[in-house]
Amino acid sequence: MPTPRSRRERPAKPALTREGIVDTAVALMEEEGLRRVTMRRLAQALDTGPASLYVYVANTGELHAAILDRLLGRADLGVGDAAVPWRTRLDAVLAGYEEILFANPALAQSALVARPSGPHYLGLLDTLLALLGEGGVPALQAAWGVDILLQSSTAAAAEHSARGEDADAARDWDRLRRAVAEAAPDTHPRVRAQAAELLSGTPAERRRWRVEVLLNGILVTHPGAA
Amino acid sequence: MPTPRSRRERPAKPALTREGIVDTAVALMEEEGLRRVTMRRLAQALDTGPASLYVYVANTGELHAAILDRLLGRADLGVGDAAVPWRTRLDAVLAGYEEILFANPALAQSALVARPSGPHYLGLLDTLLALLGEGGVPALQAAWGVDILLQSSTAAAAEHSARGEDADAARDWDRLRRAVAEAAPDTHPRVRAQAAELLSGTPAERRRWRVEVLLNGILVTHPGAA
DNA sequence: ACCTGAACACCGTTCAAGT
DNA sequence: ACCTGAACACCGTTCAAGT
Repeated sequence: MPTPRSRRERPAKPALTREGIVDTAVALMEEEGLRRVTMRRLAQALDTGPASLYVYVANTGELHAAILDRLLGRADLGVGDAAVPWRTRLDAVLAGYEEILFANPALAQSALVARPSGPHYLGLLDTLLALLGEGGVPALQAAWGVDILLQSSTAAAAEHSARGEDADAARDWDRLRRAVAEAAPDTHPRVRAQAAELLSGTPAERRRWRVEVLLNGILVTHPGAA
Repeated sequence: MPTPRSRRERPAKPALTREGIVDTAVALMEEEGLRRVTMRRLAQALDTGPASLYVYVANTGELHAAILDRLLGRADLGVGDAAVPWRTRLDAVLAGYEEILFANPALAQSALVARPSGPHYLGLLDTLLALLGEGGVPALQAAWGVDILLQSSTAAAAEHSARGEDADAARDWDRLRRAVAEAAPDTHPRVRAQAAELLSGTPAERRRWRVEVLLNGILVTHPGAA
């Protein structure tokens, strides 16, 4: 089926839509990483100029948010099997969310500043509210709790995943580890004394503890009490 | 005192040092914001070419970390007056840390990925360890707790301060608020039902609750228990 | 009315070549 | 040995001018 009235012999250039743009962005990201998903490269992949994208996407941040929402849609982060304890399921949902962000640290950085507002992100909120509700967390604590749970996971992903991918970030992290290990006893006595504890634990152990801390804190902390 | 053998009549160009570079960077940031503190502009302010900076600073991330460490040094985030309850003092230290980052959201974003490792950041770790110790938090919980406290404050600053400064980020946040407020009862029933709670609370109330949640969680959660 | 070429105003980082 | 000019390889966003 030849394109009618096409001026070039190139393959049919599909009409631009927001959906199409985001799909192409996700594909590009999976091939080359988010850092390479720039407005210019994305336009190139869509066989148009960068200016054209601004008809459908307000800016880079909004594009990133749209990408994340699309990825969340794929992941199916539902409430899970009621036979499994709610804490375990909630942990799994957060782990699924983090997994997406770990695969693309730059996306986590973006998500922290420009929160997605798409249907799948709302779905994630809904799932977390359901699980906290099931755990007997009062409505207000649950609502505020969802916020800090997601913030914590997003931050952990932004921080942690950079370690593996970005060589510069890895060096910065190593610098901190060494600074802690070699802290002077006279100026930083507690850091020195607790250096082993500060540097201990696998990422998985730290993660598990972090989620437990948040859930326990959310459960026992009544807003307005302080 | 004329510069000896100077080829130009310009004011004496001070020799480049890491200290001098970071000082100039802080000054430039306070005048124009971190976004404008680029390697090129910083070099210009130091009357040299961008390449020269790379003799003293490995990359932009390291520069940002050095800036933050310098700002922490100014802030004097000590353990405070022993007459005041430790929780109150710990809250104040975190507030001081957040205040620095709130004034420059981009710095918070950087700090999440490239943690500073300078003496003043170590000082902050030391202070937090001291306060948690004073509160009777066991050593391992304190060490891991410092990590999530700082991560949470950094993330909050990165997220929140963007709302005020960046017009784009503010719009994204508004989009999320509206999406929550208008959530469809059939697809996102809990978001709909708890929309009021999700959107409630002042930033200060949310912040206070967040710190309480973390402290309570850190106090009651034993690593390895889960 | 819709789309976009071309321009504006920048970036970080490297390295060969200078002093 | 130390420093840096100039280049490489890019950016996001806007808007006047086209169809």
